[in-house]
Amino acid sequence: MPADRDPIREQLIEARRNQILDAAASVFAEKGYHRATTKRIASAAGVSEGTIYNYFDNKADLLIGMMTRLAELRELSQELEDALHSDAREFLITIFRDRIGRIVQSHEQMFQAILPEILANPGLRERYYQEFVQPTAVMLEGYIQARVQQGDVRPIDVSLAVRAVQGMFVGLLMMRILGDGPIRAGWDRLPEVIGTIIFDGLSPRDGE
Amino acid sequence: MPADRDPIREQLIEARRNQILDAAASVFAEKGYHRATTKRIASAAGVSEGTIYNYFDNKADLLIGMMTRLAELRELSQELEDALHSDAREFLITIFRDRIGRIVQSHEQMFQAILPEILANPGLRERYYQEFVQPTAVMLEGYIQARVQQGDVRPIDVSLAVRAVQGMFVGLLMMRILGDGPIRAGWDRLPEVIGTIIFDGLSPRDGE
Amino acid sequence: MPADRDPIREQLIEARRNQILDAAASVFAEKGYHRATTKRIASAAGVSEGTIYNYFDNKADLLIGMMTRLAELRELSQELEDALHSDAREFLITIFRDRIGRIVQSHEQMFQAILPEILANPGLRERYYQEFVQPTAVMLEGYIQARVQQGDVRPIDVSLAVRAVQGMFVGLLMMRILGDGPIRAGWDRLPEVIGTIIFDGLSPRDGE
Amino acid sequence: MPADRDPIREQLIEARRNQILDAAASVFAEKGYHRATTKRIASAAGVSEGTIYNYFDNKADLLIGMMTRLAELRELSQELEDALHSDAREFLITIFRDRIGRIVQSHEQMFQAILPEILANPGLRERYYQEFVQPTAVMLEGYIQARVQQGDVRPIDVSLAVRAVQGMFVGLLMMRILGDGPIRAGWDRLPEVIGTIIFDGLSPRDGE
DNA sequence: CATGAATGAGAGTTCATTCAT
DNA sequence: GATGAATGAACTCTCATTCAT
Repeated sequence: MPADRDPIREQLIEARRNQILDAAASVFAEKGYHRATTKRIASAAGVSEGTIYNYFDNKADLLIGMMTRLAELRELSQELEDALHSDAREFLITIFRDRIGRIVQSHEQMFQAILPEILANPGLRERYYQEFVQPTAVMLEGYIQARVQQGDVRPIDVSLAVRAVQGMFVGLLMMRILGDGPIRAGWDRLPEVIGTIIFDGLSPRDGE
Repeated sequence: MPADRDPIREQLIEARRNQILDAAASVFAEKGYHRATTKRIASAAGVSEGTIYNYFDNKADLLIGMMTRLAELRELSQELEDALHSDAREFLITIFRDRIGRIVQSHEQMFQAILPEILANPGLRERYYQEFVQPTAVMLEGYIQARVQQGDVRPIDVSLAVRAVQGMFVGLLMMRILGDGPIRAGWDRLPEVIGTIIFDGLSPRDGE
Repeated sequence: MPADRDPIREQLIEARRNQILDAAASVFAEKGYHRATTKRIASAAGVSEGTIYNYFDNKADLLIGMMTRLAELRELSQELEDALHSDAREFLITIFRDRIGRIVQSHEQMFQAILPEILANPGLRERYYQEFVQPTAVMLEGYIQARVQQGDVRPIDVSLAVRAVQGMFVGLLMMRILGDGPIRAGWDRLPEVIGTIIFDGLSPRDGE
Repeated sequence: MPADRDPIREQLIEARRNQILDAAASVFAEKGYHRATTKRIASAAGVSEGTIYNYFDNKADLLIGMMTRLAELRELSQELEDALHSDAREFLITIFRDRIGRIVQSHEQMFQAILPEILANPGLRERYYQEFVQPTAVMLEGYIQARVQQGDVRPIDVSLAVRAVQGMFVGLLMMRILGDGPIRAGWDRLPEVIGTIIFDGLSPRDGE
């Protein structure tokens, strides 16, 4: 009996898991989690229904698997660390352009698959909040607070301001999912616009 | 045989419909649309399962009913018309404080009930976008565009800026639903914070 | 909303439960619990599969329902109380002829349905032992012990003797289920034979 | 190409078969035949699922394999032949102490594995009855009948009496399986008690 | 109009069995 | 011979919907 550490086998297993997760994301995104049948997912993945259950405990575990994959993405980018030392505007724009925006773009299906169910399912909601939203909020709060003390950011209710910014990100994702044309078309120009709004505001400065 | 126009009967029917819709919103919000059973909704409404079907065609029709009720809310406030003639910042703050924010607060259950399903259900998604998001975007675009020409708003990609603002609103709603403490606690102070961010930006103006 | 105490409704519910339990006992007895499908039970009961679940939580609950019905049978007969005051041989013969034997005969299907699963299922096994076997053993031990002290019963290991007698009963039931011809044919004469064996033994007494 | 008669190979095959049967008996006894998965049996046997099918046609064949092994046990003891010529009481006690009782004790798992399924499965039921119960009954009937004619055994309905005795044996096995403490603790003393009951009866003889 | 028992299509899940390696 | 991933038929159970009362 070969150890679980057989690297080739492990890779095959990982590949099969991803193949199934991709299919599930596609079907979930198209029809919603509940209207997506395991039969359909299986056929989209090119495997039998039974095979799904060799890799995942149950249908809900597919969602967990997607969240885990997204969580892994977060760890990958080093850019964020560098950005932390740049000024606030650069930081935010970089976050969006190189991380959130790009991840959303390339994993849109996954977000579209997960997000509605996160909102609808109390257990998932809690988990998502604790795992993604809350830590990000705390991190941003610390960052902005420091900038406020350095005079780089206007004195403001940091906690709420951070939520407004986070909300804007999440809301833009939602509007993408809703199929809004201008957002999809202008996605690459969004970081600039967002940066301008958040840091300079819509009101023209004196002299502008 | 009383005419369909019997006003008392009509009121009774309307009351019964609302009673059922409120129960449905409560159960949908708690468990999500798909996990909510008609049996549970009926018992929450204090009627039998059969009665629901005297007032709604099917379960999905309950969602439609909720969306219709929200659409009616939109028409009610006259404040908006007045706000259109005030300056941009007042307009936005008023919109949020007196309309979106208040409606969200008092109908949170309904939003929590509808929103996930809107994201998950292609048909509903389209409908919601056409009925709510798109018109609001167009209206805001026109409004902001005019302000830009008057020099009250910085020249900017209006279309994207409007999406960013809309997104912020919808994102804040999502974060409420996710149960974020600071947002719930500071909801009343949000209009000010949002106004400051959107119009003045986070960067301190010269002299501040 | 009529109270749960509507006696007519309650009777209908009870009747439907019994109708389903009878069908289940029949199918379980014929094919064994696991090979019996809910589809088959439903059609045997003349109802739809869904209806079964309006009356029982799940398939296993059908077994529980049968055990409960058997437990109720135990309470019904007053004869046992009277028998307690007769002499030991009469007592045993009466128990078998008027209770065990008769119940087995008229509810054989139920026993055949339950028994194998009781042996196979640890949870049910424990429950059946605690609920039926153990109390009977304790009761018999007390009874026989008293007879021993009165000199009506030979000094003997009461605990084991009681088990041997109980075992004989349960074993005869098993042999009925196995389809043994002589037992089925001679069921009515069994009490006498058992009585003779247990009290007089096979060895002829002196002078016989 | 080694002949099928290669004795070493045959021994290996036999050993592997027994290894699998033991594992199967253990899992069947613990969870019941139907709840026992081939995966679990394989892991208990330390082989892969596929290997099971190199030695047995299918899952049911494992039960047949166990019955065959028990049937082989029957042939092994010569003691029985000797016992046939001793007196009836010695015969019975010997049968129990040296055969049934001992076999049950050392192969309890196997009985626990098989018995419930024998009761539940019509095909197995028939087979077990024809192969074990019926022949034993016939043999005992002949034996007891002879003793009756010699005056060693009280005139009685031999057929039913034999069933009662057989039933007692089988019933005691069942009560072991049910987990009864006194039976397990007093198993070694059971032959004496059974002998006393069956031959002398519970009623004290004159003078005792 | 109100009721709620009955329905049955359809879902998720299990697991004995196969077979390419 | 041994392996264990893949299979898919078959099962239990759910629940929106209907309709006789």
